[in-house]
Amino acid sequence: MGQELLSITEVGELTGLPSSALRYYENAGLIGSKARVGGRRHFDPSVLQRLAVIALFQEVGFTISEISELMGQRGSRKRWRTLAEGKLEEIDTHLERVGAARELLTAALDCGCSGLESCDLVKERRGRHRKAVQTLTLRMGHPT
Amino acid sequence: MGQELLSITEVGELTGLPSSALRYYENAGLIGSKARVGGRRHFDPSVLQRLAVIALFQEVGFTISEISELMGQRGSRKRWRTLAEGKLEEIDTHLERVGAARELLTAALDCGCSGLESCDLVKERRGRHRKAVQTLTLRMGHPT
DNA sequence: GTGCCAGTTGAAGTACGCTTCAAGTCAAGT
DNA sequence: ACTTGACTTGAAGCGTACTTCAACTGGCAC
Repeated sequence: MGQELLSITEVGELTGLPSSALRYYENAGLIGSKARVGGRRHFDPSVLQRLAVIALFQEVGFTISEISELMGQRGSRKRWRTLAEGKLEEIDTHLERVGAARELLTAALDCGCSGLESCDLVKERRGRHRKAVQTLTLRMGHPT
Repeated sequence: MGQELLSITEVGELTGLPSSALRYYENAGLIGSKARVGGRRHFDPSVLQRLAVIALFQEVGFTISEISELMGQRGSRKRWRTLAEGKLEEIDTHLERVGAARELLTAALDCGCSGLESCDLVKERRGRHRKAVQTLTLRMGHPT
């Protein structure tokens, strides 16, 4: 065991991320910078897990700097907890809304109408999947 | 009944969207443009539902042009179905991944560690919530 | 020691989704 | 007639997340 370190290209190949993105992440403080050999980056394999988590949080809609706050080394235990709890709430709200979007889409597909606009929004006001849309409209009035 | 039309400011107030965004949406073909009075836009109230749906799809991660495709008037029944079905799959994948992010966060919060990086990624390799991270890493190799 | 190639840097460029700005218009109030 | 105020337009600007580019470097092959 010892220096099973990865070059930036290897990390790129293993994660699907272009090296430019990896350099960008390093600059943003998301992944580790140390361990240069002849000026070149050599990554610890653990960066793969870290990048997987980063990708996940990005998909949830967190910005790079939010992820940096959440995963960064510069943070007290308390700060991290507060942040994470906040994020958890955001995720739950997000999940609800994505669920609503899903319902809307499935309802529209089930009803066989010729498109969302002719189905849920303007034309169809009598029955069917009207409920879903109502819910959505209500929710817009109560922003996060 | 008749002209219960809304000004751009009214639509803005009702939806929480700035009028600049509404103009932008109109330009992008997402909402109706007609019905000008003295050069000014007058919106049918149905635009509120439409905007709610737009907001929803945006949150799911669809771009303006994707939403335009999905909700636009320029589309055959078949095209709309294909698109919607594709989107549905995307939503399901997304829901899975967001769920994974949620699990990761709750696991990390439960374990009481001082941050994600000291918990899931590098340091903690023996038990706990390692499973979640493994799953994530695997998924990275199989992009959408 | 000369190339070559993978990698490095900082700076500029890109796409998306708006926002901001300058300049103008329209209808109503005084 | 003149001001006010809500609205219009096109164009430029902005933040995020990268990508692309030009110029350079460090180690290995020959």
